[in-house]
Amino acid sequence: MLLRMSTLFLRTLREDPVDAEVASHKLLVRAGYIRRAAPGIYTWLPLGLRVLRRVEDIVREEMDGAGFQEVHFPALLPREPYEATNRWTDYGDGIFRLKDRKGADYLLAPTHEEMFTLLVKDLYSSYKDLPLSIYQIQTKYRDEARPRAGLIRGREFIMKDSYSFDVDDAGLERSYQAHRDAYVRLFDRLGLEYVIVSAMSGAMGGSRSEEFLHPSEIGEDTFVRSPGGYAANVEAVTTPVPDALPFDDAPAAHVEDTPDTPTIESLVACANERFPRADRPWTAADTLKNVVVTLVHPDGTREPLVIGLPGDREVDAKRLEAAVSPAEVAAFGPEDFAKHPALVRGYIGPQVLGAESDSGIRYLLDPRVVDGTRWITGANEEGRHVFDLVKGRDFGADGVIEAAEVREGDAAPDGSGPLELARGIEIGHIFALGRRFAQALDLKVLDENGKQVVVTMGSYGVGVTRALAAVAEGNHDDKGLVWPRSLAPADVHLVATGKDEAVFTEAERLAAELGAQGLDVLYDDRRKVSPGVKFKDAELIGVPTIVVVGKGLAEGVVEVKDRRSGDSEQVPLADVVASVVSTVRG
RNA sequence: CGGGGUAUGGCGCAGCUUGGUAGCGCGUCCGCUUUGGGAGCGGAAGGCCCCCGGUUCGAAUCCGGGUACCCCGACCA
Repeated sequence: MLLRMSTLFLRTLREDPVDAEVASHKLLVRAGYIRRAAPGIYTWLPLGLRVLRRVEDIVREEMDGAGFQEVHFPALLPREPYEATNRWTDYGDGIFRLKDRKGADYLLAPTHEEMFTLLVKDLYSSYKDLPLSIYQIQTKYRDEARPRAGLIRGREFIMKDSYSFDVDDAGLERSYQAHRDAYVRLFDRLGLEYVIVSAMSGAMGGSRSEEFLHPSEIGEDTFVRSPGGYAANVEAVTTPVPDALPFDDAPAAHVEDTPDTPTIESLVACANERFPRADRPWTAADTLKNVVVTLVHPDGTREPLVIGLPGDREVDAKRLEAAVSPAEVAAFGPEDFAKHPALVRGYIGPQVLGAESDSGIRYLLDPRVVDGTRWITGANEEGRHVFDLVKGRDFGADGVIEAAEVREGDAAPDGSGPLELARGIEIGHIFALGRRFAQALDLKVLDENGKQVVVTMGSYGVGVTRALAAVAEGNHDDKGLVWPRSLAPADVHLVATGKDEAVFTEAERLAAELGAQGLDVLYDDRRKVSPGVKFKDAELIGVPTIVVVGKGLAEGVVEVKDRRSGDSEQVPLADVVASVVSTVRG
């Protein structure tokens, strides 16, 4: 395959596009791979399309190699299947909806669980047909509130989604593992560094879920990892529970006046001033903070919930949401306080809380608040706090909740060391869905006893366009992109410089010979473009091997440059083809 | 949905404060020169200055109201 720069549909830009923030976005636009068509929606130019095809091919090869079969659904779908699983409403503003001329509702699919499930239901009805894994590579649409970072979060994007169908849990586990293994191979081939983290199954209501994250500062997902190999999405991190403490000799709880101390900070200052400890100052960690929120249950009912946690920690909204799912969290406003007089704003204490208490308000504790721990906390009266309130002696709770923020240095739950916080781009997600969709859409097969059983499913996604952007994000320098060989738009970028006709004659010959060896050649055959421009363009475009035919020709050599390292060598004309072929083939 | 910002040739920007022939750099086209690091000189094309309304003899500029886009946050199986 020979691409001539003189005719290639390409315009490189000297300056960064003003709307781009992250490197992959800036460079993919500058180097002429993509153009913005609308917010979060991109047009693919020839170079970009070549890279995209290579990513898709690798994904396809790994899926096919694992025995999964490719199908293709429409992107434009009717409302009914999504109605059956409640997702027509659950998705809210997150999907693009449209009507046909008769007024019937359609949507641009954000994902295809329903369609896959219905297709299998349509065709299969026996346990003998299973297990089955099928996949597609399809354009998906989500009306993101805020698209950002170019291809990384768009409103139109390409995703590979697979679905597995099994009769029992053991089968699902095997299918899940098969996908996990395929993803490992696939991301290795893409040259993408990744971390596999456990993830919360969340609203999808499954049993097991892991995310493949590409570590990157511009990633939108926060995850943790420990030196001993623990890794988890921040929502899925569990807190190691400390041992209970003895409290036989603990002083009795006592209520003290702490005027004007509605915040932890003011409380700690007041405690140190009026009730100083002999051994050390009070800190926020000595206080028990009680945060009240409103839970909105799926049926619409609202319930107050109080969460007790050490005063030096904040509630992490994402962890809280994940912990209370499928309920949603809303603010507890002044009007809510008015409805619940037991809750004194700024002075909430556990003594009046709990499902069994007079207030009936549910109270959940951070796992660190174990029996025997002593706290300064609200006395449920304006301007007063209680000291030496002992968990297990003076108060209890309705349960524990993982809602506190995770901090750098916190212990990993499996004892594998202190946690490090990092950011990542979610490039893959594997998910043991269970029977939710099969149940809702009535996908059953006859088992070997002739009984109807609900099929159990898994869903598995790879963000194809996002993975491409992640590769660009992780493979560039200040001059431009630096593609791994597996994805580059060409194997070699051949540059002819100079005005001597012999240069072009020789370059033409080289281009033809390299092509004959099966290499994809991007050939800069532009006549009136200065060498500087050609070099800059080559570096920007990022083909890993650059061959320059120019002034060395008089001595019978051409220059072979490695884009990534910048190293170059002069290679005798006669050896160039063999040398480049061996470099490219590795 | 909150906060901040921006809308002017293909791209990046100035002009707006203080109304009076719409500019600069890059890119594009023509000619000559140049050919190993985004070339030089000369010429040229290309603008509902986001939209609607108002003030004014006259609005890119002032006033009112919209809309769109970008960034931060919230949201995001």
